[in-house]
Amino acid sequence: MKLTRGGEYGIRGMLYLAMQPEASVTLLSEISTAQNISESYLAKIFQTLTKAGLVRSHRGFKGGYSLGRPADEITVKDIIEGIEGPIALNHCAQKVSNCSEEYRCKIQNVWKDAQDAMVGVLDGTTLADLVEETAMGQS
Amino acid sequence: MKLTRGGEYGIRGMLYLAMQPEASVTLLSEISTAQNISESYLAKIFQTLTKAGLVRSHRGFKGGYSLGRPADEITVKDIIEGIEGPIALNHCAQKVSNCSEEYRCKIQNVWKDAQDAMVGVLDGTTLADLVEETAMGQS
DNA sequence: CCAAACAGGACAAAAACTGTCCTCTTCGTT
DNA sequence: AACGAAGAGGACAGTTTTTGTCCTGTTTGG
Repeated sequence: MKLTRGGEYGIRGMLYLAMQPEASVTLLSEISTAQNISESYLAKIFQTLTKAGLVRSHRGFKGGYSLGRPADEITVKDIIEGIEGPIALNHCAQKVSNCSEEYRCKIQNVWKDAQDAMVGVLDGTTLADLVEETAMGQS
Repeated sequence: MKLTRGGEYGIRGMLYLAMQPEASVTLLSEISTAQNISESYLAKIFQTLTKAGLVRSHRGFKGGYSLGRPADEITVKDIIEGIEGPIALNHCAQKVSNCSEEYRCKIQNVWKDAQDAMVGVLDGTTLADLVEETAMGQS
């Protein structure tokens, strides 16, 4: 019932990207240093984020990473699911539930409702929101 | 970001108890058979539930388990936390957060909000609700 | 006193998480 | 064209968590 460290790293890394000047490319080593995250592990996470299209990678000399979409079109839910896969509080709450038809599990609705409530928050918060929040806190 | 199988077993087991005649004592073996759960594993879970006061154990001959409180005073959240410990989406969302003061994490609020939304649902649903739901479904 | 039934600890297999390392590919610079 | 910076990707390993099993002890009604 908790976010993995990988998921947290991904969000922190992407938030760092979102705070950089637009259209800039940032070194992975800079991100890992700034966020105090193991570089080799963060590399793995960013590879996953790249495949999910949330981040754009630039290989070779002067390479690095930039956001794959505008910051206000990337939600916290996007990032978590990009790294950890679809959110499912338990198997009963999955999109394609494997609860047998005959066994109409009474608890199923609770998982669905709880999950929807949580996902609603995560999907309603974008990287842009988080950056803005920071700016407001500083003013 | 998901419920453990142990948590699910605990809820299914307690829901079974809640559907028994009031003040009756039910054999662990009956619960495990009815719910198709390994008896020795379920034993461990019920030991935990007993220590949490959610279930009352009756040792010795003619022993078994009964609910520790009325079914309408036991929430799904109670059971999950009884088995898995306090719900914390991540360390930032814990009661006593270990996020350092200086590092005012912008994401902290998101975890808090998402967790509160989820826990709200789990804490708003009692075993009695689930039993009732079943009865309504059958009518 | 006996046998049923829970309590609790030790142990272990499996899975997931967290991380490292090495090689390959890409690409700007010179 | 060659070099070196930097991401891609696979293999591997340590740790933790989960998911159990098993054995011995303790309680208690009959």
